Amino acid sequence: MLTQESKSLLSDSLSKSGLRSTPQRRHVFDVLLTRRDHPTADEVYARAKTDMASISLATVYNCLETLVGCELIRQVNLEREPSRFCPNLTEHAHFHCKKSGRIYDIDISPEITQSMLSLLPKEYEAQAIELHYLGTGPNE
Amino acid sequence: MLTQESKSLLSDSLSKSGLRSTPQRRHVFDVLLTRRDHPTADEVYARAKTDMASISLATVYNCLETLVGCELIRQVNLEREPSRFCPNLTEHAHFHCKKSGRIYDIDISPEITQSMLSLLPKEYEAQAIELHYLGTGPNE
DNA sequence: ATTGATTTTTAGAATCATTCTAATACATTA
DNA sequence: TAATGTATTAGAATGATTCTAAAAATCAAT
Repeated sequence: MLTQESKSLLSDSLSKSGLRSTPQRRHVFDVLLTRRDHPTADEVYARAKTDMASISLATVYNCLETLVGCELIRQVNLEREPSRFCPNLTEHAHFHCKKSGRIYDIDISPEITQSMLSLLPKEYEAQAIELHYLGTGPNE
Repeated sequence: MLTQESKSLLSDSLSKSGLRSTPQRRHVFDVLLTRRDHPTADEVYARAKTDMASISLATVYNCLETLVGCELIRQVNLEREPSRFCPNLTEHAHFHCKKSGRIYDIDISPEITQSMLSLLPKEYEAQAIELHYLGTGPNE
């Protein structure tokens, strides 16, 4: 269940973009916040349906797109695989484990972010940085 | 035309993987080296056909996959767009200009690479790092 | 230099994540 | 409550990529 805090974060962000807080959007957001991993749209759909049987895949795609647009979640595109969605809004990189297929969040310090930005010649203006690692993660 | 140097780099790398240096593979490699930008498979196909009318799109995909596997070119996946292919083998990042759609190579110093690697907890073993910037590039 | 085995190319079909379409449902404002 | 705009939905369409199966090219070794 969405906490009161997440609920108002959601409706504030949505209304800032002239959008409505609907049951489906709240539920998709809830699904993302409840298990803080990196599900694909299909997985979000499967999870969402357990508590909202009537939700459609198209709506899940729409909600995810909306949430990404409002910067409430991040969309993670690795290689040619289906997009994944990430509720972690702190600045972080993604580590993609070849063995398990799992994705891990890696914290980034502001200094590293700064030094990555400083690689850019002055004519370039970056709005976002994506840092991905590919390799072998911690085998649990 | 492929220089003698590139030609033997190609056949050495291929035979190291038990693969043959074929006219199609040489030509696709040549196409990539001639204009050092970041074409999609379709664009490579279009360019390749001007000098080898009979080459097929499937073969272009096959050749690109082979060249990537031999680490003679890099495959660049940005957002949900078609893959792009990059003949620049030096360690570098990619800057994706939202306005023009163009991709620019950004040099990375070994120290930055090192500091990015040092972000990882010990249990993680990275085989590759991908660094992407999204923003506005130099307007020519 | 011919046979036989393996690799490569090819055209077209298949795949599959995602987006689009157009109809219905819902919410908000006048 | 009508009128208008916004959201959801099922199913069709899209499009980059991969697969399939057959033909062509290459190679090894007799």
